[in-house]
Amino acid sequence: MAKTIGEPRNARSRRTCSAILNATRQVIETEGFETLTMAAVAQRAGVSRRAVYLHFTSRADLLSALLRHLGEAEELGQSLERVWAAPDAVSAVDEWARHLARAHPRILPIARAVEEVRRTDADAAELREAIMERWRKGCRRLATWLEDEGRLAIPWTVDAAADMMWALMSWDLLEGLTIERDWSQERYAEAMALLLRSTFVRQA
Amino acid sequence: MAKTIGEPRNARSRRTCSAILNATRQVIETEGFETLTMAAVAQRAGVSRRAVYLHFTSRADLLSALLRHLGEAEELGQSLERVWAAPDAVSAVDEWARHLARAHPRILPIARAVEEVRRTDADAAELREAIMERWRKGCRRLATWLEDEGRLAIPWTVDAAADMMWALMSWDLLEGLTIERDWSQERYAEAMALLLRSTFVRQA
DNA sequence: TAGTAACTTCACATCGTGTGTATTTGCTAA
DNA sequence: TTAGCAAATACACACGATGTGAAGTTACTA
Repeated sequence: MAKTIGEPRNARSRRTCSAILNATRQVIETEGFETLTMAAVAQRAGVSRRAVYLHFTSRADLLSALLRHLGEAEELGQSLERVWAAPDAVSAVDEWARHLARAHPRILPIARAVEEVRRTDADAAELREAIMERWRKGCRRLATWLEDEGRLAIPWTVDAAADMMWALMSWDLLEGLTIERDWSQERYAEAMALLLRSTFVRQA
Repeated sequence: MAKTIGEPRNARSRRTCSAILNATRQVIETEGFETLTMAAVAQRAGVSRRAVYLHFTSRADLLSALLRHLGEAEELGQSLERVWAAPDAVSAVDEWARHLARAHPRILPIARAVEEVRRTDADAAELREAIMERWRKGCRRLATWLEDEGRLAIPWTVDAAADMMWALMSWDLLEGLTIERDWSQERYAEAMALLLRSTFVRQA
């Protein structure tokens, strides 16, 4: 129940709106979300601070909008499709790891910012929950696929495996390896694929 | 380089100090760290807001002190000792999972709070880094042990396995399973043990 | 019981969020 | 081309949180 701000019908309005979104992303990616203030966003967007509030009701709203924006615009969906297009469950698991390595690093900083505001903002929490639900469904689908092909490792149940796979999508895990430990995307993808196979796939 | 506040030599001072630490913990655990204000802490501790600043230079300093306090006082070290007392590397891995399930849930909320302030506070960041370094060492010791007994799964190297084990200590992972997915400590311990064995232990 | 460290009270500076209001800019439709 | 109106600006303000300063009060301890 985001306090929606009516669709902008003006060309100027639309420009400003996306300028703000871009500015937000830039600020987060260059300076980190700890210094993300409405003033900083406004300045970067070349707009008054007050104008930001004409498009987004709050800081949390802005962040939510940005995350949603990325989820729609970016080629996130396409990255995921490769998973479901895999010939069998086991290669789908591999593709899943590659998908994570491909798609998640781009949204990591913004997702972190949303994680922070969700504790105090109901709308952000709702959005986050919706995303997590989708992810959980994806994991469940993967686990079910394995089960159907008789390749789900003992003693995992579909539910348990789905939960664990979902938890393994953790931002901490991704950040820890790719940023703190400086792993490349490829290395991360391979290690995750290996981990997932070893854990959830039963030898044929 | 924490701006240390001289050791309290007064009985009253010592009482106040630990009252503040307790209050902080209580506030975090009952209301969550998003509403953790200095005023709330002071009130809970039955002390003036100003007094808090006589013991801790800042909010971040207070949180760091609390985390350190828990690390020392709590039976965290003892929990870990069981790992190194294991008869062989493989059971050490099992013990490691149990250790995580035992020790980490208690410090989760405080650790979260520190994670948040470390982005803006150098001292908190330093403390956090020191802790992570210890953990990484622990993981490396575990991986080396496996290697020495010829039980490190291919194609893992000691370094890669250590990094991955360390990343798997992720707060997100713990929180996701035990809180969001409502897993019990036991279930978490078993699943982690299974995951670690499947991934890193080579069949004898 | 005197001296002093520790605590309280109250005031204040600073910064970030979010709102209110009057005014100006610039898109768009007649 | 211009009248009308949406969108943006400028400026002021309330609020809440952090952190500091300074004078007065309480309660350990020697």
